[in-house]
Amino acid sequence: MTKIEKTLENKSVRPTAMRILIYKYMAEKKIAVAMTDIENVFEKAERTTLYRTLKTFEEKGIVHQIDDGTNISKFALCELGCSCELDQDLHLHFHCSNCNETVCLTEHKIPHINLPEGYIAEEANLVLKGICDKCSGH
Amino acid sequence: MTKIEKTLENKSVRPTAMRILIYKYMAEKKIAVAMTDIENVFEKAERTTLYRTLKTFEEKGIVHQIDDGTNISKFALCELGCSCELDQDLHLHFHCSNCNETVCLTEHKIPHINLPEGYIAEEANLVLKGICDKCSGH
DNA sequence: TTTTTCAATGCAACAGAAGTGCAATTAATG
DNA sequence: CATTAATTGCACTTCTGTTGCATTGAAAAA
Repeated sequence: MTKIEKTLENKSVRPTAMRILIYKYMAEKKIAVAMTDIENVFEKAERTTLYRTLKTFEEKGIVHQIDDGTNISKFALCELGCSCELDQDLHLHFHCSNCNETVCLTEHKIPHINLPEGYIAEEANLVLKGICDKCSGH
Repeated sequence: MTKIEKTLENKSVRPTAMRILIYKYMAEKKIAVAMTDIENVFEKAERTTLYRTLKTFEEKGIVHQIDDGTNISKFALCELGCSCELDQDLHLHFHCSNCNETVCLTEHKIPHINLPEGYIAEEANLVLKGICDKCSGH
């Protein structure tokens, strides 16, 4: 049993071939992936399966969904310490308007915000847009 | 000439009947509105017109588009001091998961984030999710 | 005032993302 | 092996957003 299979089982997700492949793909790619990316890579597979796989992954805390403002949902593997399963995923994301890639800045946490009376924050989503390190050239 | 007409002209937008109505609607509603909201209110009007009106408003700095993570674009009138026309709209938004409404917290600015070497931030979007003051009951 | 011109609107069709119901297949369990 | 449940494949639908083109309407020029 591979490491990936173990990871999936630990999260009570049956390690099927499809799921292992998708997990592997996401692990290799360092950036957040969109559905279309995955579709292009796994052309033989059904779109629905891919959707449902990602949904399952998300529900089980294997990936987290990222809304980077492009109106296209992206997904990234949760890392150790990623607390998105608690609806408290506080790291921020960076979307490069040049290469159109979105990365997790896991080491950068969202600062605490003092809300007005009566507001109760449960989740936070912070996306910075601009030019990433690869595109800025240093 | 009404105040709304003047506002539109100041932003070099021709104050047509449709545009005045949409502006009025958004001014009365305090929260951010979705396309579907506007469609439901102005059933006689074409969906395309509404889209294009909002796009024009956005380009001219009359409204700003909000991505609150629901995958449905929302719009809110820019207020005095709202600098979204500079692509630097730094106030944050709150989305209530109970009533599903999104409000601008214009007085709450997004804190500065120190990015890793090579990253250049040009825009920022911060959305907090949770329970709003009306739904929390105090 | 009439004509010209251009912006605004209406209409139709399209594209892409996402979700659903159901059948077929596959894997786990007794 | 048989039963059961989960997974996947297929077809279809919905919803958001966009585009091209014809038509209308309003402002500016003749």
